[in-house]
Amino acid sequence: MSSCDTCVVRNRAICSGLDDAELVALNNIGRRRNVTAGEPLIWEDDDSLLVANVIEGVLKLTTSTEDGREQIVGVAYPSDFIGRPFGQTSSASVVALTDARVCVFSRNDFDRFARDHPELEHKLLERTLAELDRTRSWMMLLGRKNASEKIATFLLEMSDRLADSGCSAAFGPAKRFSLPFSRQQVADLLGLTIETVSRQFTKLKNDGVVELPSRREVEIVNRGALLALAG
Amino acid sequence: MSSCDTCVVRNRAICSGLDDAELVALNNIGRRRNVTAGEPLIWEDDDSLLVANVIEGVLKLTTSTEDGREQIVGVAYPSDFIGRPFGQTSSASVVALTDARVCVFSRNDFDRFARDHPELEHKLLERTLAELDRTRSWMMLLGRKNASEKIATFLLEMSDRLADSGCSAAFGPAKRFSLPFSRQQVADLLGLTIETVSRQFTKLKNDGVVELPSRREVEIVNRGALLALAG
DNA sequence: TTGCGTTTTTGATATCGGTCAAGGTGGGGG
DNA sequence: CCCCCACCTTGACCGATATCAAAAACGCAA
Repeated sequence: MSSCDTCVVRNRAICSGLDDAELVALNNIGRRRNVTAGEPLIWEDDDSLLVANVIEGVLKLTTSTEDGREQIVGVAYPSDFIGRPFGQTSSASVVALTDARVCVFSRNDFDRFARDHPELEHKLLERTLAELDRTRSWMMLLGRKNASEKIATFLLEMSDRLADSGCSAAFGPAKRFSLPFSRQQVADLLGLTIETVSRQFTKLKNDGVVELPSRREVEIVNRGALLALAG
Repeated sequence: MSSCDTCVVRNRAICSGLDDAELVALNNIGRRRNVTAGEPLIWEDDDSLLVANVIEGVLKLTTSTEDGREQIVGVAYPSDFIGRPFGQTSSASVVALTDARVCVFSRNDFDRFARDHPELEHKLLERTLAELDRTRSWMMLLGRKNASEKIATFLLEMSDRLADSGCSAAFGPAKRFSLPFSRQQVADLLGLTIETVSRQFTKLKNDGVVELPSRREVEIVNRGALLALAG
């Protein structure tokens, strides 16, 4: 096992509570793939390549209307599973936001492995339930929050999910971080236009709530104000 | 086994593909509860009452902001599971839209049962994944569709989910059906106000796309037009 | 460094849907 | 049978956000 694998396993074990031995076994039936920022993950590679495990990087799951409107319906971080096990087709397409490494499985391989490892399937269920919860609270945001509430909620979520090094949650929310999203992608995540996102960022900066050292960098100056705005 | 149980099992077996024997066994460790329309399902009944299986009726899952804005984040139909197995707390509250019968389980009972029946847990995973897919396509609606697209999508989804008798999907979409939602609830589902919902309904009626024989009744006159509007 | 293409910001204006307000409607209980 | 109350519809108006347009900032490569 390379040091890289060790890192992956450790990272996942810490972040997700998944069992080391099973993960190593799972790793062995998958194929590594590198994806560069902006590149889509093609599912129809061979017969049916349906499931993947994120090792490093951030990817977006999106759905689009025919006329080009896009909505980001999920974001996959290291240790997250993406795709749709057990035969059904997934409606979302997957694109890397940063350079990423993933471990991909054919539908058949993954299915068989999961059947043989109920404990893994149980973990997968727990994670899917957690993802469903996150998705539902995002529905609240999309349906009922206004632009400034959306931006504040987004920045708080980012500061919880991202940190300077690896496994953020253990060290509390990040005060300063680098967004994996362009302004347009933030808009697609929040159901806004790029112009509205830009104006809200500018307003938060002018109000002294955040600093924006560069386009992708954010520093939260007044977390209390953000929490109040997020509602 | 009473005729009622038979009905339940048959209904679920047809609709969801769940296995008869396991469902009967599961039924035996749960407690039946009747809920009248408008009544909430209280989770903290005894120690931790966290999971339920809908037998009959329709229920809504909602989240709310402190200032009273509400978003419906899910709708549970017969054979659906609601609640949050395996310890985590669910953020959504559950209220019956129609008179309903559910089968409730304590967290511990359900957890233990699921551990002993990997096949059931597998089914639960499949359903949770399907629910996640539905939820994600609803995010697209909330974030990127306008009022008339939302209403058209909603009516089509209702016609797919509801039919005059039991298990709709097998008989194709319903042309005429009875909404389990008030206008306000439709608004909470679509991220609109009640006034906007009302105006859009009126417009569809005036355009000859639907008939509205009464407040809760809908007849789809021109399904093609609805499909075009839904985008 | 300079130049160019892309992304972001800023400004002006339009519009969709929200808000406020005033009837209308229907169904259940007295 | 009628009344009342909750629910729904309609109208007038307003404001937040989208749209359209242009300038500015950034990043990369020559």
